[in-house]
Amino acid sequence: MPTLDPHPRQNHLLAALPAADAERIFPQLEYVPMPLGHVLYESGIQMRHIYFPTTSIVSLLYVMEDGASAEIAVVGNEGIVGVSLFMGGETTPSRAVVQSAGHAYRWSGPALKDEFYLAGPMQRLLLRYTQSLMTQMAQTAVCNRHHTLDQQFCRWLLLSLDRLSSNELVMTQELIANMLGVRREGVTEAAGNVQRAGLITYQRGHITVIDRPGLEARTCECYAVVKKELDRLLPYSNAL
Amino acid sequence: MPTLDPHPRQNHLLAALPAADAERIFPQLEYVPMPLGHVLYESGIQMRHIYFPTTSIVSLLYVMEDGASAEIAVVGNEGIVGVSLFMGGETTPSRAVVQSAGHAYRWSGPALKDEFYLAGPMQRLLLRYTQSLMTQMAQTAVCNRHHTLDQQFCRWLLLSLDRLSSNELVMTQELIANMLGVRREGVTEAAGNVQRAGLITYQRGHITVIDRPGLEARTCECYAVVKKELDRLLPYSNAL
DNA sequence: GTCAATCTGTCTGCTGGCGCACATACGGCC
DNA sequence: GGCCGTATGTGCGCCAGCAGACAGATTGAC
Repeated sequence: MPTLDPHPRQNHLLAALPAADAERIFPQLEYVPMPLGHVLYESGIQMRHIYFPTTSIVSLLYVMEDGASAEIAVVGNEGIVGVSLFMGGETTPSRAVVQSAGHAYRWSGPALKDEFYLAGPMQRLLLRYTQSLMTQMAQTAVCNRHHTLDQQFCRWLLLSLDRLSSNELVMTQELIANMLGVRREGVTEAAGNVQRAGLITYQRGHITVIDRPGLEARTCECYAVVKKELDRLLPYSNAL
Repeated sequence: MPTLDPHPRQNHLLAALPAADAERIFPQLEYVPMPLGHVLYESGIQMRHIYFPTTSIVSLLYVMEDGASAEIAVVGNEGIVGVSLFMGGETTPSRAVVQSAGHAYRWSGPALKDEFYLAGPMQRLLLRYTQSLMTQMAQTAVCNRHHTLDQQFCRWLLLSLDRLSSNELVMTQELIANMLGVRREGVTEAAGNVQRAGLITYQRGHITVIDRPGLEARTCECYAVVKKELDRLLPYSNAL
């Protein structure tokens, strides 16, 4: 973690707020732990809060009738969980699960909506982030259609890595398989390939990235598209 | 077509506007033809207008570096093309192509934004539609991951059908393959299967649906999820 | 009516990922 | 230090969809 003291500005959207807005909004936020596996909201169930992750990562998953699942998007300190609160739907047909433990700031739905209708900088940030989230979803669809498991594994790794401030990730192959919507054995093979190529080391749920550029070269264009679009929509300069 | 005279209310979002708002907005709209194959906007290029299809269908496609493509979502008279104009990004990394010829109303970007910031019924409709579009994208990702070409073909057919007021679709297998991001031969086989099952007849670019419930039974859950979510977010009662 | 372009059907490998069944290896706990 | 649960590696047959080549069929233009 870059800072030990928790602060809302560890989330990039909150960090981008002008001082006047921050002064109004920050006191309304509640700092909460995000334990691994915690379900923030369930398909079709109304959510009460919107979450601004700081050190945690959250996966948006769709779980099918037969129990199989697929990740739709991943959210970390660059974004928010719960866009449907201000988009007007209140619920979505997906599930949000903490994929990497940490913390987040949460904001109650009604307070968020009041702020949203002020049509100030916060609204602008929320909508822009939502657009970047759409790009991520779209690219996930494309990637699922056209790219190999090896490429998708690298893309997933990079997306997760970008949302942490470390080059290590705690995650079993079983869980990665759930996210990607593939078999655990498939992940074993992909991870083995990438490890043999010297890009990562994998040890019982601990992935350490050795050669990040190597990973970027090995993945498909989807990673770059998503990252570039996020940077374009929400340039992050004023980090804490 | 249910009505011969073109009218903005043939688009479901415009139809849902209260009279006062309609009076203000409708005069700003321009009725335009949407010829087959017309590109409304290209990846990364700023769009000038937002489109409200009435009798046309538009596909949102992502085109990869190697030229392969995949459909991300499909938009007809239930929605709009160009959400990034009010979401703030101005562009998206995808392409919008007319998949079924017809007409649409278009609205200039600046005028749209003025209306958006009034935070009235139009804003509410636009945001809710955007959320339903996100659901469609997410479900496309899931479907691409888990379901067979047969199922996806049926899903695609039903989604397109819902956006027309006819049980016939003009579309070659080659084009469908582009949309789904699969080989043309794959579509031939899927279409053959569905035809042999007596659900459609296919003749040189003309698909006629015979047994709609049969199609619904043959497709995956993805179709129902998308449709249900659209109905929930934007119940369409006051049709023209 | 003829011809050419376009659209559709089919065949032959081939490969990536699935499903299932095991064989390990690590690592914390008593 | 041994044990057990959890995590990982690997083998096999199988199948959906790919790649490419080609044969028929329909349509529209002349």
